[in-house]
Amino acid sequence: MPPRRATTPQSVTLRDVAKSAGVHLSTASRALDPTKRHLIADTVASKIAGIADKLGYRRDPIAASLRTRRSKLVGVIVPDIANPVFSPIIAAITETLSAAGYSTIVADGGQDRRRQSALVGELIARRVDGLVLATVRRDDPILKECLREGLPVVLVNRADESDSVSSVVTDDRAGMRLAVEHLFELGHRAIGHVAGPAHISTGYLRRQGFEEAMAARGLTLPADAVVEATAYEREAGEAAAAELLKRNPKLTAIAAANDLLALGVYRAIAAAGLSCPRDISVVGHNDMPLADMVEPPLTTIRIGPREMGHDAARLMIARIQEPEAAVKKVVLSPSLVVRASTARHES
Amino acid sequence: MPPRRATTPQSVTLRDVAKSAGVHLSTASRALDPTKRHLIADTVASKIAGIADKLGYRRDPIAASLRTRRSKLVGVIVPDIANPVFSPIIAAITETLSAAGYSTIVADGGQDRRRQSALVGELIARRVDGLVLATVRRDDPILKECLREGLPVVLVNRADESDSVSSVVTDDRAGMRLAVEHLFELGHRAIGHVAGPAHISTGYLRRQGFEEAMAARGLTLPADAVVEATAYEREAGEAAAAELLKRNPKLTAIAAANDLLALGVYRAIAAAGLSCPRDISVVGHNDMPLADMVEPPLTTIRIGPREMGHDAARLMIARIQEPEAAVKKVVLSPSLVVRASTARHES
DNA sequence: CTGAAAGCGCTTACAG
DNA sequence: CTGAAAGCGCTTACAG
Repeated sequence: MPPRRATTPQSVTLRDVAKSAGVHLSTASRALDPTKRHLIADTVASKIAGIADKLGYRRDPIAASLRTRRSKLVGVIVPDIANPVFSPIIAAITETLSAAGYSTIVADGGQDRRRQSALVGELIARRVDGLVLATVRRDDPILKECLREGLPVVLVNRADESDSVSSVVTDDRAGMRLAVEHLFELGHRAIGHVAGPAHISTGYLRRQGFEEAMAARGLTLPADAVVEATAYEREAGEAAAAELLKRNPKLTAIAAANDLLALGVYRAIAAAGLSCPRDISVVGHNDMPLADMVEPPLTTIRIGPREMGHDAARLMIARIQEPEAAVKKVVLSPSLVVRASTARHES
Repeated sequence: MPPRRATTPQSVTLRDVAKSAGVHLSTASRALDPTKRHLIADTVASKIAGIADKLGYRRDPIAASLRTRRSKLVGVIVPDIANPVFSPIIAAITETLSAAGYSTIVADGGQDRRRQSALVGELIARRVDGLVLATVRRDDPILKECLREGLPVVLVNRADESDSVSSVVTDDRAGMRLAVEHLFELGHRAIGHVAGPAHISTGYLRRQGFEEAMAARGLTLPADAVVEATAYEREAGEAAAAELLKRNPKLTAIAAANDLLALGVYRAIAAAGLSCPRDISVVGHNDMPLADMVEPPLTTIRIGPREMGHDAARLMIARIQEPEAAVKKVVLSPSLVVRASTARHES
């Protein structure tokens, strides 16, 4: 039963336009392509444009794709579309790309490697001109896959370890330094860290930043002061924080590797019969939407997601236009946003 | 400068498979199409499949699309990708669709009608097999556009007024009744409503539900007890609530048309030097992600977004498979989730 | 059960 | 500046 659209109006093709204008198909094609229009006599070109308009002609991108092997389509894969951090990043990517004539197709890659790999394959099959990835691990086989296909790739928010791919991230180490410095200045000395997964650059680097900042202040770091969450999810943050508190009853502050984890920390604090920030101060990371509306409003590190998205899109456009261009790594500076989840510690 | 991928390996086509198997192109095509495979001798078919596998053949969906005018692609347009309500809806749609072999392309339609219209045109040009819309107004010209094209459409969360399109929504009136009843039982009598935009079904129907529920309890509704927000955004909710409080200083409770508006109401309450729920109780609508983490944790109406997404996807699949099938309107039952933003009112 | 052929709607070397 | 022709990779009536 081939599902046939009963009423589909036979849409107008280039052939129709050409015939109606009394020119050859190829002339019509050129006249309607901004980059080729100069090849055609001005009067002819504008006549063709007028007729195309009148007939309601729209170029068939599928047919064009088949011929050119390009699509004016860029894929964006995020690890979790439900994570609010990605909303502004996606929005910014879409805006910039669309201004340059590219459509965006965003997909949720999830945690599963096989699913991600299948998704990439699917997008490649659909001839995307490039892929923006917010999913990669520090050492991710998917990248090799893309590079093998010769597909332009730019990484956003998370980077990989190789130097083979452009990326835009914030300075994760610096972000954690900001967090620790802030806590230190409030008088905290016993500070713990709920880390993100070590196989993701943000988890790895923020943990490094934490340890460096602690060392810089001469604070000893008990072996138990860091617990790694299994994923960037609230539940994982709660579990990790519960463990952290059990091991370190003296903790007066916790820096979390991201905001969702920080919300899990809130839970663990409450479950332990403690209160934030009275007993324990908490700093998040990312300043995701609604971070200001939770209780207590979350002190966190702002990463400029819109700028990140814009830059990623710009890198992508550059890369598509000039595939041999040098790899470019953009690192944005994070900033501290102080709200109510951190308080002075009187010892 | 046609951007050419320097290293693209000439990918293996159907022709390669056929040649390698010593059969005709068309035979290979049939053997590799599950719905046509029975036409081919079993031994031949499995030989072809084996070879396709070994060669790493992947069907080119672009070429197939051009020929069949179908794409196995479904578009999903949401009004605001940053609104957390849509995350689980999108995720559920994607899951169900993908299980049925369809890919999803999600796009942010924004508020602008022209942009939405362009987006729809773009997706149609890309030959999507159907469109799931979470953007429509009660009387939306875009629907006519889609119907004219013969494109399967299903509406999710918001419905239109005509009976020409399938949809899955929650019972918006019932939801507001739940909210008002809850407040009534807590002792509230002076209840206001921050309504959603009246041109959207949820705004319109929830307001009706509010007014009906108030009437059912014999509560008089001063003309000033409802203020309509200009959009489903926090800022708009704050502005509307500020207006509401100014006009009705005696209010002890506010039912908001959705959670984002409710968060705006929180702000307006604080700005007025009042406290929720001590002075004013607030009920939201949707139970979006993080609604439990705001302060105070939001009492709200749960709409079952995942079920909504699944149902929408199922309707879409049915419609694609059987375009003449009857229009179906699914209405899910909402439920009340009591948290801490509502409290007993002692008068 | 299999093959030969047409054609989906474009773009782009190649000629002139 | 314009035309004629080939071809992107598939699917599917039409034959046999």
